Amino acid sequence: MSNTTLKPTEGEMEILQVLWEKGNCTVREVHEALDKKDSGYTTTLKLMQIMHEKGLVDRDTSSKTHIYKALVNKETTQQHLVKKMIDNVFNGSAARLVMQALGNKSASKEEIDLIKEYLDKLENK
Amino acid sequence: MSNTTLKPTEGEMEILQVLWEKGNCTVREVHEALDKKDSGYTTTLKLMQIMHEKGLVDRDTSSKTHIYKALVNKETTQQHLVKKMIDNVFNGSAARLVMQALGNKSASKEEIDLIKEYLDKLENK
DNA sequence: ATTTGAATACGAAAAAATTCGTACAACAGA
DNA sequence: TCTGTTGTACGAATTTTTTCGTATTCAAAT
Repeated sequence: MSNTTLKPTEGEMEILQVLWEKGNCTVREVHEALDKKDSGYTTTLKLMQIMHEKGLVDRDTSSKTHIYKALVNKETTQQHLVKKMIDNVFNGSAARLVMQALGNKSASKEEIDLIKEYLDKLENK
Repeated sequence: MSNTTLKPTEGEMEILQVLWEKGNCTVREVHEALDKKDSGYTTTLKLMQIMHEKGLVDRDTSSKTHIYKALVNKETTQQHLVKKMIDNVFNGSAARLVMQALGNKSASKEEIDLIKEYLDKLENK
């Protein structure tokens, strides 16, 4: 996979998230899901067309309203972005990123337990 | 703190990391630390000047060679970027970010233990 | 059949981020 | 002093990303 493909822009990421979440979508569905009052429909359209050129998404143009779907793998893309952030923001330390992420109120008790479980599994490998 | 201040660009982040790491630096020191063969000295200089305008860094101009230091807080900035990534890439789930970060070979056994410890502390609060 | 609404295509403007060329100032060493 | 080196200032070019205006097409409803 090409390098640019793995580094979607911020706008592209927002769209990818919708596509990963919902599966197949029309441009309008994506645009609505983003509910950006600040930018227009054609902006989303254009972005998705560019994403198609880049190979980030596939589309079915057999009917008038085109149906888009993500072509890039969610986990791979996330992995790549996380790795980049670890390097770029946390000086290479995954642990520091993790702690920063958890020091956040956004992590609930359930989430924390989930992570502990995951760590155990990871360690017993 | 202004919003733009909390969202340094990628290039700015690289510089901030050096400043956080080393404390006070000249432009040349930063430039060298980045060891980007691809971009010139004046590029780094310009970036740092812009960062100064934005209030990301402070500088001592009393001698010919200016000394820069980070003005924004490391933890706060990291926090902000992580939060953004959780939203933008992981649909709001900190846990998923964490797992993605750890599913990486970049996390060593030591790091994992460190995190477990941290989680325990977090939970017992 | 005509109109209307919703969709795509596409060029181009605007905005944001990066890069560099060049001018000029300060200082150190011959 | 003159000369070379190292630094800053700063405008401008480039590149990347985002945004939008407008033309055109298609299909459904009147």
